[in-house]
Amino acid sequence: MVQGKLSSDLLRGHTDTMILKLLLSGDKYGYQITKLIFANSGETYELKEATMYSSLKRLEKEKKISSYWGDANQGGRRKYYKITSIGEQAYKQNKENWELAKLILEQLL
Amino acid sequence: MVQGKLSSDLLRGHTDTMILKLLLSGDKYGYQITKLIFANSGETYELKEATMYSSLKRLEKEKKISSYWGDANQGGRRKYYKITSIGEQAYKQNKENWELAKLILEQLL
DNA sequence: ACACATTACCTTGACTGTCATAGTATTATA
DNA sequence: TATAATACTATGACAGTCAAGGTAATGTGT
Repeated sequence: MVQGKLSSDLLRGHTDTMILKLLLSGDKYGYQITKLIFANSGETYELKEATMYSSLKRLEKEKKISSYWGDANQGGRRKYYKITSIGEQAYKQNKENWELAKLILEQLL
Repeated sequence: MVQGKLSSDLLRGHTDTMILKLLLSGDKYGYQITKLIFANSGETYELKEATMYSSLKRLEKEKKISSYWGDANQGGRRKYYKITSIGEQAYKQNKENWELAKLILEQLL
């Protein structure tokens, strides 16, 4: 587990991109996203719930994702998120930006 | 030139490490640091003055660097910064953290 | 001589992403 | 039957970044 000062600032700004990436492979609900990110990082990185929900809010406001409630027979409590075409574009752009940031950091650190 | 949303959040948290790295190869003054970072990044990244000075303040408070004024015959206006042994340790640790963060991001983006 | 750019330092206040904390409600487990 | 896990949400504090503003000396062009 990484967490702390360490990741919070070093991974900052990548939350939106992580979520968009996950949604590229199909709609997901919030809680599921945190679990997937934990699993996909080899159990090294835990995306905090509060951070995720604020990211989801932001993404929805920017029309990069849309949301709908799952059917009620499962308790009706799951809110699913779907990536939009704007979101797909944003993902590509963010990924490129990350590659660029990585190059810069490799020169400067 | 990268700048903007792009770098501000993606490079966030690396400023201290960039500066420590520079000071490993000898004492430098503030203005010089911004110029070196611009040059060393292949003119792609410009560390803002305000950001740098707040980083220098922070680093000095944490005893990772110390400072002294250059001699007055050059105008006496240059304030030089020197890395301490605490700072050298911090640099190593930060570099490791970056390598870790990079691995995590490569899994999640 | 005069204006302007550059060097060199510094402060303040706004903005934004992160997260601890707190709360609600349902379902599964011991 | 209590406890943990699932699942969502809101609030307020914190910290790093940076635009904007300021001061003062030196260098450059006309």
